[in-house]
Amino acid sequence: MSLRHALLGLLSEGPASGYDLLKLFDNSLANVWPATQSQLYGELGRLADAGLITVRSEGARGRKEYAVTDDGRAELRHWLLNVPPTPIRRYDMLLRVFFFGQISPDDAIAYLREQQQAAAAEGERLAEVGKMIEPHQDNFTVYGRLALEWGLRSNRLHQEWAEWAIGEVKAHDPAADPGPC
Amino acid sequence: MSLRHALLGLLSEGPASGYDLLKLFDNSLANVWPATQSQLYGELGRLADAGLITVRSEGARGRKEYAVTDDGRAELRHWLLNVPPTPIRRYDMLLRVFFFGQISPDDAIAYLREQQQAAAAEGERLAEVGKMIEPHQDNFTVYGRLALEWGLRSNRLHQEWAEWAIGEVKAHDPAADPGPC
DNA sequence: CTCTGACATTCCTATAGTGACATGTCGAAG
DNA sequence: CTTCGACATGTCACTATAGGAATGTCAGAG
Repeated sequence: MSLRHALLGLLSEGPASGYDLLKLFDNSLANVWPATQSQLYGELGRLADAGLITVRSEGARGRKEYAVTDDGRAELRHWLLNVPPTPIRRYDMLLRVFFFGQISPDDAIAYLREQQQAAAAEGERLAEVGKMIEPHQDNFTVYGRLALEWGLRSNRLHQEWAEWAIGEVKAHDPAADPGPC
Repeated sequence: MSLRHALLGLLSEGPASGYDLLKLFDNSLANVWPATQSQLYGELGRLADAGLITVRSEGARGRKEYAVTDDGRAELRHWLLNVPPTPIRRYDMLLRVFFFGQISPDDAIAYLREQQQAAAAEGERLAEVGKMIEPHQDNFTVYGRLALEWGLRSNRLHQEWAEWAIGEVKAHDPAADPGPC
């Protein structure tokens, strides 16, 4: 239920409407916790029911501006400090690796190269994001930068691992793809 | 729907019952794609309905031994080579980082240290797994080792990033936790 | 004044995953 | 011969997420 706390976190920086939150989400948190509009509005309703946020005012076009309550702030704090993060468990890219025995070493190597390139592309995207957020100095960007750095490092890891794995596959089947030697 | 293909992959190495597969799963694939027994049996039924696997024999205690069909093998191959892996998007550990502004720098640093320790513990667990699989030489272990290496590297990344992030938080708020200097 | 695009919310269906529960068989130890 | 643990399959209720459809309001451009 991290969406709940993501919303509490966003609202902790100041009141906003569902629409505002959706944009904030896409601009900042989407890289670590994407959410759709339907999820977001649903969760806002539930948060309001639970008393963790309140409708502080209703504006034009049915706009409801939500603000976090003291209970909400406490809940956010509790989640931040006392709820252990859920580890990442599923990664179907690695699942595929287990079944390399079902394809030829050449195909396996091609797969790994693709992964490497995909990681490189993603790395560039993240570097762009880094440039975009450069000027701002609010809390989100200061700490968001930590998350961004994780992404960049994770990306390099991906590329280096693929490189290494290609070597391993070749070592295991020396006939495969001797490359342009 | 990776579970589907995980099962096809396992069955490609040889026929097995749901019970067998459950154990295989926990011993090899659980680290990259965990599944519960209820999911597994449900998926086996659906795979059989779709003609991707067949019940090759029924044994004692209602045991059904499944084997992959040609269609199943083709589907596995297609998934391996032509379906782009789904990127990892959600990581609530990083989501929390965005909200560090809501807690004190000291608390943030304590959080990061915990993450570092958790990663270290997980790293040791993976190293154990590595020792356990050492002797075998079947396809799964040969290629599973590639996945294991990813885990080990990912783990080191986690620790190093946490180290770095602690430094960043200190730099951003020099008053916090000057440490035993 | 009318149209368009941004603003704003709500509802719907489908799929995946979790965890507990229900049901039963068989072999071996006592 | 009984009971216990491993073997074995299945169902159920619940939650999370995805993704899209339906509905409507308001401000500003022309």
